[in-house]
Amino acid sequence: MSEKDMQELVGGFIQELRRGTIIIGVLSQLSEAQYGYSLVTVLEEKGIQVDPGTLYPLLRRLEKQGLLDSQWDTNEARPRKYYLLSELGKRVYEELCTEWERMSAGLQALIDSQRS
Amino acid sequence: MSEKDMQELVGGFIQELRRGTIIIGVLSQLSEAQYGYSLVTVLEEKGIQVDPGTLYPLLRRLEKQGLLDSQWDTNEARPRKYYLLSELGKRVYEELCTEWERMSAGLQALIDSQRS
DNA sequence: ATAATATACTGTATGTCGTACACTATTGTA
DNA sequence: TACAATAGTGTACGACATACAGTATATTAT
Repeated sequence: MSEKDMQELVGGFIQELRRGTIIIGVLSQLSEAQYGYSLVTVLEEKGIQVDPGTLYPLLRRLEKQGLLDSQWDTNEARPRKYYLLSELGKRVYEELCTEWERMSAGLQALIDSQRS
Repeated sequence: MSEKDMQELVGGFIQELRRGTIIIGVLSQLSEAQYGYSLVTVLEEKGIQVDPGTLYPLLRRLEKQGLLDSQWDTNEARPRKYYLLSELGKRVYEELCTEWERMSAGLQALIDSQRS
């Protein structure tokens, strides 16, 4: 198997690791209202790379699921859709963080114990 | 939305978080040969709950992908299929751990900074 | 004035892995 | 003899990130 094949395999696994974590990253930034384009930038600055093509549908989906509320701001030169955590979103976010930290610690312990 | 609906939503997100992490958990336990049924038990003891219906297909898939080698042991009362990390598997496992730790730290930092 | 870039968003098909089963076989225990 | 435990195979499905294609227009560069 070539080095490229291996990188492709690793890349696929990494993509799977990102599922769910992007949602946490996005929710973590929306206790204050923010619009999509800005969110892409802010997340990138904080080390979370999310393509706009991934983020906008995700915001739409999270709103549909009741975790976010949105509001158009058409007073600027360009209309912007602002998103904000809903009450449900805050609760779901807290539970996801708790579960993420638990899973993360568990897996880290597994990895560490294997290296010993 | 009812409490049950919210738990269902959270459950779905948690399932997505598990994608990829189960692979890391499994690979972490196969630097020494082990068979499927035993792996289920060992992982459960270490806090990683994996259904046999999930694990056996995963082992098969990982072998197909070249990360594991398997060997039947038919000397016992019951035939057992032992799995062991291949050379490729070791390399992929190391890279996944590195990437997992990076992602994990990044997300944890995001969560922590949002709580401040 | 025109072209290129940046800003800001919508829409949708696809692939992958964990889940959720159904199923099989046989050994060990009650 | 019946049930539980041990050990495995097989497969359809759902959900999310990706990977695009696409739209519109303000801003900047030429």
